[in-house]
Amino acid sequence: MKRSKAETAQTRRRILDAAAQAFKSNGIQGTGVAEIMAAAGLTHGGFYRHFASKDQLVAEMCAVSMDIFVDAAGTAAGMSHESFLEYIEHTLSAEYRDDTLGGCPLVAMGSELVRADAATRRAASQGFEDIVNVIAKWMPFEDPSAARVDAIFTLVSMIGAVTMSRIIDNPELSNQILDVTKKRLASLRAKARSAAKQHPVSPPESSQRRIKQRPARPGSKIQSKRTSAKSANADD
Amino acid sequence: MKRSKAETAQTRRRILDAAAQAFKSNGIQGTGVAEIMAAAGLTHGGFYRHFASKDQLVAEMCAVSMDIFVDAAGTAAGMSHESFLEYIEHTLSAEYRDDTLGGCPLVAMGSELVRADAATRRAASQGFEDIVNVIAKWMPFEDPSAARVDAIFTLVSMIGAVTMSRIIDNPELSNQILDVTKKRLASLRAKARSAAKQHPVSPPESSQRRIKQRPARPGSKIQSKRTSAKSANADD
DNA sequence: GGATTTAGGTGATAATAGTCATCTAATTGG
DNA sequence: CCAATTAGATGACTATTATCACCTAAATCC
Repeated sequence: MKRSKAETAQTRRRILDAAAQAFKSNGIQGTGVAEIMAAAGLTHGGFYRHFASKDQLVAEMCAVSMDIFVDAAGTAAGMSHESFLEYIEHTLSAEYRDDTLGGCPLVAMGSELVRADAATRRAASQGFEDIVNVIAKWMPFEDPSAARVDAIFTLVSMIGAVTMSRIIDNPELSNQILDVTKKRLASLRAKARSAAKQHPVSPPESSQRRIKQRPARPGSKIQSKRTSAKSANADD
Repeated sequence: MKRSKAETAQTRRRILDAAAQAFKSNGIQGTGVAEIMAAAGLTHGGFYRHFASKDQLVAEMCAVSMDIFVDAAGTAAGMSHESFLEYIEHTLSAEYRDDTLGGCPLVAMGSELVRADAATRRAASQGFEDIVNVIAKWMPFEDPSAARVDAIFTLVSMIGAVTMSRIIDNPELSNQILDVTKKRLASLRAKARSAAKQHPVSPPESSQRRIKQRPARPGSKIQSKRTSAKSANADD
């Protein structure tokens, strides 16, 4: 039977949340539409009242899931070295590694996203950009492009580290991967900080950018303004 | 009809190679047994004369494919800074990113390997260890565990970078990811080298370890001696 | 060289996949 | 308050899936 508008929106959201969990823990190809609907407390038939296809669900799930992740990072993001350490400490922790339901979609379904359709890759790419911009706020460079460079490297290292730590069946090595990455990234930022101290710089606000911008609700279309990635190389 | 022993072994190898290519380009769950057999020039029925299940094929494919990758890295691995630069230059190149058929299984199917069975994860873990040991040969530390730390960080960063560069739909950003990672890893090793120069050290041969050791042919059982990963933290 | 073994083809199995038609009851628009 | 709309359930349809039984012809073993 028909449901109220509020209920419908709630249901749609419930499907998206169930999809996010299922996709992250069982993979995209490993999760059926019926399974997701059941997890949302529904039967399989009603699915197509909310989404035109599984692919569309995947794309929207990716957008929503990335947004959640970006927001979480964004609220944690201060300027301080300590808040940065807290962030990598959290993201590169054993608990985070073992939490296969939550966490970043780029980690949980990275190699599947490579083969995803255009809308899904767009959402994933936008999410990546967004996280880079959040992390760049931590990087104490006068030059925004230098901060961006360090942010990109920090993010890809974290993604690689968590992914590998989940694969490795030797707990000691798995832990060591997280440990090593934590320490190296911490010292990377510390180095940037001490360099910044020697050349007293303009307030770090200057390196602030758009943190996240996506149409408040992708509805049934995922489209985000393409952000032209400046290929700025600030390096040694 | 029955085939000669040599032919049978050749066929088995052909299936493994076809599986490697198919899994890398379409994912594990995205590739059917029939599809692999067809790519090997066979029909689907004969599959179970060679492998007990798809899972077993996946595990062996992972072992073989990792071995190939490790061997390729191993022959390239000299002590010189230049050969290290060549290696990351190659692995973090646009051509390597766009070659979805070849390359490292950890990149091509990373998030799927997380959910793979024990034998497959074992093969992947062993492969990871092997590559770490190859890369560690490049790291000019007196302390083997320090070399290992840098090798681990280098490897996970590369894996994360190539994976993400394959997802990102913005070519400029995708290239920048590779670029940034290349430069940061090069300077990481350069720093280690200059540090090593200041404290003249014992010959780097001392940091050499077992490069790769797996039963020459896993046959129908993947088992590799577990290498206890020393959780050595040589860091700043 | 005859008996046995077996690689691989053919075909069938049962399960699961994504998608859609149809029905219903209730909400919404007027 | 009646008519039009529609959220969701039921059930079906078609592909595709992993797996296996069976057959055949050739290689291997004694």
